[in-house]
Amino acid sequence: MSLSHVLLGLLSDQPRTGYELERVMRAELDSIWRAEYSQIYPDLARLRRSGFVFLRVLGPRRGPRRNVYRITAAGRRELRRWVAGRLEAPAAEKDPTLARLAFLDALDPLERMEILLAEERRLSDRITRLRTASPARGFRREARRGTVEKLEATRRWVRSLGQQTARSASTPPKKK
Amino acid sequence: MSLSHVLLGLLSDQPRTGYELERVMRAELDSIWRAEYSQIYPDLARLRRSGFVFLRVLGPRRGPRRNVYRITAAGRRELRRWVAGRLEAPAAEKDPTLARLAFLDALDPLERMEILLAEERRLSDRITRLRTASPARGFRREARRGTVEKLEATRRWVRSLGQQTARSASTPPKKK
DNA sequence: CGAGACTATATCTATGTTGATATAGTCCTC
DNA sequence: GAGGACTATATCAACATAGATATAGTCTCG
Repeated sequence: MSLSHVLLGLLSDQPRTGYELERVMRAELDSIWRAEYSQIYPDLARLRRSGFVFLRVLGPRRGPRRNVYRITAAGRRELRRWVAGRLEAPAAEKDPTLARLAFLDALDPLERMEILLAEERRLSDRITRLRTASPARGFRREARRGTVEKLEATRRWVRSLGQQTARSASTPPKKK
Repeated sequence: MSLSHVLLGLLSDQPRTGYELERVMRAELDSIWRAEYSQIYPDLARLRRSGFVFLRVLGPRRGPRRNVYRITAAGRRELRRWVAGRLEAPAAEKDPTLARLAFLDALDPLERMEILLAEERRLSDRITRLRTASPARGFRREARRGTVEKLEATRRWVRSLGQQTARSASTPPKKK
């Protein structure tokens, strides 16, 4: 269960509210991990029951009352266990983009080129957005660099597929 | 919902049973998409209700009776819509490895090196396994190449982190 | 002072996903 | 012919995730 650990990781910086956690995840961990409030709030409650965080209710600075969560010593221990990789299931990785393109045979060659170009644009957009996003610190910054490099690898791959496709479309399609 | 479409994609080759679908996913789409039987069987039933596949029950060749699913014309249309990217939510991507390493600050510098080396080994193993796995055809083969390139990008990233870490561990740690 | 943006928490429903377990026939090997 | 590996389907419970919606106070700007 990575979400709980990601939350612990973010709380190890400083205490935060559920709302802030969502914002930081979106800002600093995009394409690595994110979650909806509907997952964050119950998860914080669970972390609290496990004694990994504790809650302090503050009067509102702005808006409603603020439930500020703070990590405990046990929480830090748990975080370290996770980071050290001594827990953690294999966590089946999935890639919707690669999954879709794996079935590109389903389209006729003319359409393929179009899809590949669209995909390349989409990847470029994501890369630019990541690069221009608000900077993070320490290993969180490095992790974002890792994401960018992954996306660039995928973009190179898409591009090479596009070139192959273009070649096979221009040469007379010799029926095999 | 990608699983249904992946199943349609695999059925667009040839009719298969749920069992075979699981095997092919594991063999050809590892690290791209996979699912347990408990997800595949209900999903096939749903695809059937939607008219995207139909079912033929065969006597057992070996083992129990075989429920062989075959894609319909409507199923192929749906597959093409998906591949062309005209459906599809943004599908939040997640990366458990990057997520964990983003919080490497939680460990003391001595431990970091160890974790990074372990991670690099793990990535190398996965890459070798993918490369030596049974070959796929067409774009499915390309997709696997794409996976390998993503993993290699991550491995390069881990390696560069390791070098940084080594440098900062050997130089006298000037407290900032 | 009213509109709209922002901060916040909370909850519901539906769907996706994992892991475990039950059942059972067939084939191979010793 | 007994045991074990393999083929197959099926279902359960638990948990993860997405998306939508309700509520409400505060701040800013005109």
